Amino acid sequence: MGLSSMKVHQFARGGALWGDDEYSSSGLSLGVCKRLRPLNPKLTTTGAFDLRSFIRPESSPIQLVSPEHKKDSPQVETHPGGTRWNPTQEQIGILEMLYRGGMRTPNAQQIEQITAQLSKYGKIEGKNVFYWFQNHKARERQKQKRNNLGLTHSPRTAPSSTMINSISLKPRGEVVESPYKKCRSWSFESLEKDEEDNKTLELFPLHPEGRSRSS
Amino acid sequence: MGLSSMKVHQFARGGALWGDDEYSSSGLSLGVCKRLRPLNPKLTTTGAFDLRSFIRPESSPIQLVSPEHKKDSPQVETHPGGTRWNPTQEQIGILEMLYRGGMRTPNAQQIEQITAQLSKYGKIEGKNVFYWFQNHKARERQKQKRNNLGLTHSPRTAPSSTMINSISLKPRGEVVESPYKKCRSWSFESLEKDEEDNKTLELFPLHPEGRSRSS
DNA sequence: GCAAATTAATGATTTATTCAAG
DNA sequence: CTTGAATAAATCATTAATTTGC
Repeated sequence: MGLSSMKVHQFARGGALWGDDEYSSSGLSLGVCKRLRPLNPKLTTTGAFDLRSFIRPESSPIQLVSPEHKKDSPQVETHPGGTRWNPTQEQIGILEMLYRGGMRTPNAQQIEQITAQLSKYGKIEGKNVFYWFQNHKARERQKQKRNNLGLTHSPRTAPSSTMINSISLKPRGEVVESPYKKCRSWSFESLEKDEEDNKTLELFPLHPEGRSRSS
Repeated sequence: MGLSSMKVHQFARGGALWGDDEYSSSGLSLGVCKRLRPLNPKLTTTGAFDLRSFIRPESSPIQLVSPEHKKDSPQVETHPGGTRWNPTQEQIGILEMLYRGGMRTPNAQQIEQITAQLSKYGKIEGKNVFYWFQNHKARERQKQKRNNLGLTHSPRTAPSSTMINSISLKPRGEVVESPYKKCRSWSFESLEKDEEDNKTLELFPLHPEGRSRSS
């Protein structure tokens, strides 16, 4: 309750772009005036902290990362445009297999292993694996939901029944529930010396293992 | 077309109980059975690919990461339990300042810089900064929504008027909208040699700068 | 005054929705 | 139309405030 004098009202329009201020209002806009310094030399900095160095608007249209980094598989598909992952049949097959096997949200290690395997069949990155599971899970879910609505009225909705036809619903109780520490941890991978340098800067969190569920 | 396409890493999500499906609404006894293996040695492996090595259930109750890594600020608050970030007053102050200055979703570089600054005042990581912005934005939004519902009926809501008192709302023509490529890119930071090793494994995606909105 | 019990804030994840490339 | 990519909303969980009983 200390703050909040902010009064942004939202228009909830469908668009999500955020280069602008997502919910309209607040003409504020970072990244709008291309290089207009925040003419606010007020500097209410706290100690030695300079605000302006952060609010810098977009800097410059950062080039796309140079396609050859250190990681470029030897004989991959080459991916012409290099925009988005285009999975091969083998890759999809394996992923589906894993999914059917019960994998839903692989952790970082698993993702890495999977990626390593799948990269034999074509260019792929960890994020692709990650997103694939996210999307596949979500889409199987909505597909199943549609089906359920279509042909059953009973409020039974036994969790996981109509779904994926080939899986014998396993007992798989196992909600784990061990008192894991969450323990995420991000790190920055050495930002290049030049602050304006827009090469891949890595910032990564890692990700937790289980979610304790005691309350 | 060959230009821009910034490459900033974002964050990884994930990993949780990968047991059953969706909505906890039907409260099917979560957290009851502890440690039941998914007894499903089905293995329909494709070729030389071994499914089981991936579907491994949770492996082992991963300890929390060893509190001393390489990164432990010199004279920070020490963070007793070390579970979740506990921001200091200075940190919050700076973050709010940035927020009021218009920053909403800092990119990796910005996050890194902010983190660097804030770590002077206490232990903090990049993800904390990221999450702070996410949460703060969302909560300001809902707060405002509540307010709007509460006290105005007039559909007037002149866009951008009451808001942020210290910022002269700029004309903001030029909604930029440059055709950046999305270009995320994750990388794995050398997984340790032991596959069972559950030390912090980093997996990081990066995150976009602007969302092109041409359609 | 203080600690256990309760509530309020808010950090951290997950899920749903949206955008856009192919 | 399919689906990879990205974001925002909803949710969970933990810590700090605070209340309460002694």
